[in-house]
Amino acid sequence: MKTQSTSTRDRLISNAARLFRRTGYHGTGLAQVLADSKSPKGSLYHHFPDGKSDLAMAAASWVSAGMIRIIDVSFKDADTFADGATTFCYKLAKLFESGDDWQACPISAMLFDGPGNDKFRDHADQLLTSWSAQTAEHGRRLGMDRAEADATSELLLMTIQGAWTLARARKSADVIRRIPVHLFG
Amino acid sequence: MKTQSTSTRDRLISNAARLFRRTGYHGTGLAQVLADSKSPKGSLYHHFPDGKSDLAMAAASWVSAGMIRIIDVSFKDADTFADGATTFCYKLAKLFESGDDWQACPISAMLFDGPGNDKFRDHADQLLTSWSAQTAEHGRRLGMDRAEADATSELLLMTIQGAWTLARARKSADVIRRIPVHLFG
DNA sequence: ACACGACTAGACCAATCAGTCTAGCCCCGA
DNA sequence: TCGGGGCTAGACTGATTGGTCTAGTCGTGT
Repeated sequence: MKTQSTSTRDRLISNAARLFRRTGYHGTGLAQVLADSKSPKGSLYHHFPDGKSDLAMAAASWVSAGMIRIIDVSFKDADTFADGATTFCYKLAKLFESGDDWQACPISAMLFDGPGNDKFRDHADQLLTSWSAQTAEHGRRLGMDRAEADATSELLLMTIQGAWTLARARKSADVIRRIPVHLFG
Repeated sequence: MKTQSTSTRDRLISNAARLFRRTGYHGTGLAQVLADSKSPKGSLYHHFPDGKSDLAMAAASWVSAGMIRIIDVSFKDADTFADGATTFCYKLAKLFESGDDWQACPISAMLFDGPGNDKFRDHADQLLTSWSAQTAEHGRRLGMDRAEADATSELLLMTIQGAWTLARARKSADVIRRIPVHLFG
């Protein structure tokens, strides 16, 4: 009971994620998501009863899961935290360049919703925190104490976040690759 | 010939900047800008013939000028770069908390336009670069060589950029205040 | 063979979007 | 006092928005 249904659902999520990264939440129309996914409107509202916001939440979660995977892969074979962080940044730079357009950070795009919408904000907060927590876990595994792991992970992730924005403005991922040099000398 | 006209123009710019920060470029309707500015549509298209995009460019420049001013004030009486950077971060944290809503970084909000729109992206790039250049100048004045000043300024500003995003997700400016501790120990 | 739920399909809607246009106000120089 | 340009004022338009609704298809369990 799933080959067709999950396929449509997944197509909606991945296309929505891609479009939200490119033009933001408000800048992306459902018509475009539908067209790219080759799905009718009825399917969208079947899989995501709350419509656009529902879809955006799912897209953010989907992107976040991919990011967690990248973190794990980057740190898995690293001997030091700095090594893992360097691999992580290089993978992100590659990811940044992979699209034919210069995308925004997947999560920050979602933060641009109305101020009253705490549902979005809370979700984004939770996802960003999970990235930091996952990175910190690798830090502890590589010999840091909890406080140092938390602080370093937070610094790394916020720097990446900012570098991604700069990279978008400059149309160049160089600034992302330079992060490890900046932070770990 | 300006008391009225510049007043209307300024009201449009400042209100547009505030709304773009809150809900982004696409998420802000001209109707709301007009209502908050208590100006009719005709005035907007008189002062900004190209409409919304024109207004956004002006709003970004206006915000950027304010940011340059904050940088100068923060570093003016500082004995070391770290001192100036600390003051800068504390001022920004205060600014972040000053609104009744949690705003986005002024410039990054503008990056969310269509991928083909290089006019926006180039302008944002130029403004962000001017912040970095201004900060680097203070660094050199405080004894850094050019390379160190450039690198440190870039790191500081990209960290602030990312911290601002995190702060928005968390509804707390603490992470902005923690930057100097992270970077300068 | 039948029915039922999951899903697809797209017509349709009110609201809102950015942008255009004409009318008129108001001030200032002649 | 008249004329004209800078500016205000808002009605209006066509396109697009997110969302609703009904009809119908398809697969499956009975």
